[in-house]
Amino acid sequence: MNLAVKEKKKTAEVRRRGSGAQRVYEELKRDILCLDLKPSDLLDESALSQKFGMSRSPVREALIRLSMEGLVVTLPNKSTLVAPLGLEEFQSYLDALDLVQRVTTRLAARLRTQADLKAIIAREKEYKKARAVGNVSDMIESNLKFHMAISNAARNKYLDFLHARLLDDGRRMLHLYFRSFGDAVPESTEHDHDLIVKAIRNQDEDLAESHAHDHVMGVGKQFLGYLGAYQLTDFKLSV
Amino acid sequence: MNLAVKEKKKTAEVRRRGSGAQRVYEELKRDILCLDLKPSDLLDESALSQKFGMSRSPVREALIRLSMEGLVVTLPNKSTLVAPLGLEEFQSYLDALDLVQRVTTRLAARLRTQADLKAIIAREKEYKKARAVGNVSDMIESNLKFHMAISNAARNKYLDFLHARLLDDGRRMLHLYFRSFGDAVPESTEHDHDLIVKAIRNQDEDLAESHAHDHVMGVGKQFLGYLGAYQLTDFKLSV
DNA sequence: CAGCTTGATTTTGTCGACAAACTGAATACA
DNA sequence: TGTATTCAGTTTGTCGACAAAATCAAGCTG
Repeated sequence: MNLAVKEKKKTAEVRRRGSGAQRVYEELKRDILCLDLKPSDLLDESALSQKFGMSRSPVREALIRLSMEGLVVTLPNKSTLVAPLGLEEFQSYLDALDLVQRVTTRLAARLRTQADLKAIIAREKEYKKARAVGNVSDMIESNLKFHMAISNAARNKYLDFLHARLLDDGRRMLHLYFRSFGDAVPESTEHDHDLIVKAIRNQDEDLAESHAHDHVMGVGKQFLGYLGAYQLTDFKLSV
Repeated sequence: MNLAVKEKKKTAEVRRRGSGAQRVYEELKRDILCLDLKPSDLLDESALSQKFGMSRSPVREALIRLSMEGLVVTLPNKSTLVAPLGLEEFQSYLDALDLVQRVTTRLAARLRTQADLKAIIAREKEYKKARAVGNVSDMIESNLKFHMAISNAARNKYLDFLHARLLDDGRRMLHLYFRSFGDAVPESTEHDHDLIVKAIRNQDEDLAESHAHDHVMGVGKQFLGYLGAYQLTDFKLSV
């Protein structure tokens, strides 16, 4: 009895070897992407190692990985901080995202298997459910999964990687964007998703690409409008 | 006298703080990309730290960064090895590279400044010189710089990053490819480059994109032919 | 009073050590 | 003979400590 309890406690305390850096990495990444850690926030290694209850080595490893993803910026011998949001480059971002999503959606329409389709539809339903409940974080999460499910169906490792990078990069902007609506997120996104799914199901490449393009442009346009209003509220665009 | 020598020696020995990991990172990356370190080669942290004359920490940092770039693969608690060359996915790679180069070349034709043009032409000349001398490494280096100069002119940070990633990923294949010719690399590459530069100079977007496409397809086709012959020679395609 | 220097404090980069996880060979057993 | 097990030897993941570099305040000089 006592022994069993002790052992359980031990497995809870003593993390498995190698999980330390991984945990810090995932947790920090999550916090950064959902804006719990704000752009330009300072990340102190000692403070973090204390917070996570481990030495600086795994924390350091996590920060290095995050810096390679562009989510934190490391000033040598000085400090590392959460990467500033480069909203000045939003137009460039949209261009790149449009390009990649158009081609992945087209390829998905061409190559999708039945299993791919099933996965995509499942993500779509998750999104609808999250929106119905009004859970912004879940909406963003399932929205990303929806689009990644599409690029998975495109069967191109390189495009898939690029797509994932772009979606991660845009995640923080998406949080700003969705929050701007409060609890009443427009249903245009769902409508777009429906059209894309239908085109992929029917394997209509041209239509799929076209809907993907419209989707990106629609979201981008709304966000740009939002940005215009946001800038008036004295938001620090760059640091 | 003796003191001066001693001091100089000291500055040579004692690297500047922060340069350690950077040096290992750059050197390993260079060796991996030019195939001095062969795919699936084992990278031992202790051995590397001994070779570079420093502790394991900076070596470890370098390996983490390389793993985030996909140049090494880390098997947790086991070992890390040079990333295997995924030649099975060469077709996917070509598709992605074609996409990115077409759009960056098009944008470059649209947005290039005089300075951009100058930089691009300078890289082109470097390439010609390297080919004339028959220096394969320099050819690859300047070829990459040539294409990066174009995507720099496209003024899109995201596309530029994706492009750089793809070119790095393809660098090792390019080494195989160029080496297959021995000292007599075909001049089709130069011709392609000439056409691209002309189109960019004339700001003819359609032509620029078209030439970029032809260039990628041409190199891809030749490489695929080479691969066919290579596979016959019992090369381990994947590991 | 402005600007530079000095010195104390903080934070990072590097080091050496240790324990956990894996490897592989030698041994025991069916 | 073939399979499982134990026990060494590596190699990695994590730790605590220290020195270099930056930060910042106080003091000095003109």
